[in-house]
Amino acid sequence: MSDFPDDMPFFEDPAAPRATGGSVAPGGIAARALKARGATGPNYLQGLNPEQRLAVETTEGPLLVLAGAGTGKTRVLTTRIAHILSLGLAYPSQILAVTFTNKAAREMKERIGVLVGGAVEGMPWLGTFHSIGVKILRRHAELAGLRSDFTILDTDDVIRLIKQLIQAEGLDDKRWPARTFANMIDGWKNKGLGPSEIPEGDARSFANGKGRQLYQAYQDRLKTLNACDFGDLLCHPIRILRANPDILREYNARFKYILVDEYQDTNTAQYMWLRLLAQRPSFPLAGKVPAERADGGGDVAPHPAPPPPGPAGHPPRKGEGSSVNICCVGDDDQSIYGWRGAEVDNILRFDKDFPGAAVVRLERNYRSTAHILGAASHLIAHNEGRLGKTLFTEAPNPDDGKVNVHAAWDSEEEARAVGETIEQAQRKGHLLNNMAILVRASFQMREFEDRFVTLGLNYRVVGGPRFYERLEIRDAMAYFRVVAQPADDLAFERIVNTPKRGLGEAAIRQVHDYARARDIPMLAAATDLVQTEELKPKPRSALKEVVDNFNRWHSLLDSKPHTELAEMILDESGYTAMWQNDRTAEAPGRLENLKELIRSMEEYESLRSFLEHVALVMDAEQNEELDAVNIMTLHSAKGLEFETVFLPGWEEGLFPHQRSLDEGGRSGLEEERRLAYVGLTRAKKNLHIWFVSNRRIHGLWQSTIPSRFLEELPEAHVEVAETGNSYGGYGQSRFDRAADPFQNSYSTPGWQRAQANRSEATRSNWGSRSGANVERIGYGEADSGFGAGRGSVKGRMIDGELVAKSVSDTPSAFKPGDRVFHTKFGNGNVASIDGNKLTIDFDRAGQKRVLDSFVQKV
DNA sequence: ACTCTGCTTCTTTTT
DNA sequence: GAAGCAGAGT
Repeated sequence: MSDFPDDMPFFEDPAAPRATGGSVAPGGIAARALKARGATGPNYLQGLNPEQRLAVETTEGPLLVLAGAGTGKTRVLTTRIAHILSLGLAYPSQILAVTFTNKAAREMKERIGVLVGGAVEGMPWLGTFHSIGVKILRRHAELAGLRSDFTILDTDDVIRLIKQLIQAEGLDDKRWPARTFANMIDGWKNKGLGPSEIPEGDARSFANGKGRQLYQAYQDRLKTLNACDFGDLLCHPIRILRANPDILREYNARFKYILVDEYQDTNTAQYMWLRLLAQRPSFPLAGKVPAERADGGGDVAPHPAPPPPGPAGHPPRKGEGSSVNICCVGDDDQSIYGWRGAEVDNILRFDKDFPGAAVVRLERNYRSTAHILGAASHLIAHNEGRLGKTLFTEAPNPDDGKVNVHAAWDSEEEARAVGETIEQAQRKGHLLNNMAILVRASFQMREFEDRFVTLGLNYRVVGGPRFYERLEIRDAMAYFRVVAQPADDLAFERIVNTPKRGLGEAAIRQVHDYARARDIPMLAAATDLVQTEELKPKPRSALKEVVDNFNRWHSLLDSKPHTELAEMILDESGYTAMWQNDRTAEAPGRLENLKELIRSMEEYESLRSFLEHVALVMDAEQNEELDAVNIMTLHSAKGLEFETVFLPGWEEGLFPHQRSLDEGGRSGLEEERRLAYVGLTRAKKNLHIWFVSNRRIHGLWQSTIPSRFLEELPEAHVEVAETGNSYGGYGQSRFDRAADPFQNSYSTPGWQRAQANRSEATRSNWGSRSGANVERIGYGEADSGFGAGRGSVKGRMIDGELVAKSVSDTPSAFKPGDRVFHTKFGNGNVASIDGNKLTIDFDRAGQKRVLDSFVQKV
């Protein structure tokens, strides 16, 4: 089957839309004419400002769009594609549009669909770098030594594999952690380096100088497993395109227009990948299928070619084809993936890579208030080496509030206060969906979750613990993988003895060794072994059953509907039964998840296509219906916007993160600052920044000092909030006295815990700044007479707050005595009901008040 | 073979 | 504070 779907003309009547074909040189006559024409263009162009419109209509030649936060970047990208299609400049299948995240790809697809209708479906080359990489790699897998049904390993698999290799080398996997090496490999692949190309120093720095050898061994192993990792999805295509000019030419001829989102985040490998694909064919491609590809996939122009670029197109230069229609959109101020190998440099030198590039700046911000914009601009101005943009809004509103900075004693109070603010806003009629808490590191989320659970406040963790990373899902997937790809040893090893079948280390080791010795997959090895006397009778019969099962399931792969087959696999393997017999609190939830897994398979046509989807799109769709507060990391917030944004944890060591400072030095700090900038610019109307004086790191309490970023905010746009329960007026130095214990109520849990932990406060390496600050707590004279234990304090306050906010009057579906399950607290009995809030006696967690939507009857 | 316990380390961010 | 691991115990 061809991976190049049929090219579908976008318009029924190809003559109609072509009249306006062609391109516009920036500032040229055509551009001015277009401007003069104003709103008379096609209606999708209406409502664009002049810069946006220029970016949309400059279709020919290289173009860099520097789009500040909230300036309508996505709109430009999608409208540009619609424009290209409606002018008939290319077929949908001739446009390559790359994004970084699945989310961005999905959104782009949706929005193009709105503009252009069903034609989006004809855009097979809209996707993430990785998904497009797979697509290319599947077509030419054999050139990378793979079969086209190769498996894509996720990070977990990779680490397990590397661990095996390290142990096989006789190295101490404590001293040389697999995780570290996985990161190194990832780093190399981000630079497009194979085992033979890595710097000598890198190679020597790991595993007693065996780094290179180990990398090579890893690649070899991947090949025999018929698998690749995320990095390979970029590197293999690069190597294939380089080594096979004819294939490269095929793609070059195919992609008439290339669009790249978030260009500032491209790493070296992605850059090389783009450079290759963005080449123009140096001579016209004969309209023929290259000899070695008989499947028709190489035929790039099965239909009459679309019209050539109009008269204003750049004339072809001597010795090469016409110039490249590549459009990169990005914002150097939002480059936050340096740690993943992103090279801001790529965007900074765009015009050198693509000579004659036009540059359009989008600086008109449609998102945020003037105060928020002012704060963000002032902060980011502390960075050097920017391309420099000045965001402005055309609709300043004198009623807009300033950016609020709040202090809290500890992270628990922070969570409590944020929760309170959210509830207040909710009472005023604001939707929870319009609010977001953006944290620097995911461990910060917990405290908010805990708090919101006790408050009965709906929340959703975006990009959080992902569905497909859960234990039971990974196990189930491992079964499916072995059935679909019997050579998938990693999956096989994962589940041979899950549920327990009496196949211990010894037995598995034998299968493993036999497989390695013969260079065959483990399942095949097991098939051989069970016919011999090598294994003891018990493991032997257990293994035989496994082998027989897999053979049977495999034989049903094409005949049985895949959802039925999947259910059958889980049942017959005893996996479902394993959880049914499990009496722990998680078991019901896990069974529920397995059902959900089967349900989600229905959308796919086969087990194989489902597996591919999971490998790439490791995120589950969120329930948008439910009104809930959004909790996510700053990184995953990029590209989103919310009415109200909370930014907790602005403390030295956490934000900026100590590790960024240690490893990245100055540029590390600048990246953190850009992250702060991203956070600030997510907010449309209200922005609340928080910092605390005490935070628990690695389980012990540490004193912290406010982030330097706070001092970098402009006074004029910032207001230091004096909320009722907050501590400390700000005197001389705005933030230093934030945590004056003498204005505290001594009964806060944080205070008590600080007391309790005072003696054992051995400060670890959490940065000299916070370390030096330890003694500033200075509560030596306070003795420990503030009786109330943590539980009672918490209980009392919760009651007070909850009484005040029981609003729901819909009759509850629960009644006292009901047996229920809660994903966090486990099983319990309903004690009493208050609107939509339940008091439940949990078997393990004790009495808790929770929202009814968080529990289910069992 | 499996399970329990105490020890360690770790927590940046993602395809 | 949790997850992962080694070693001991069943």
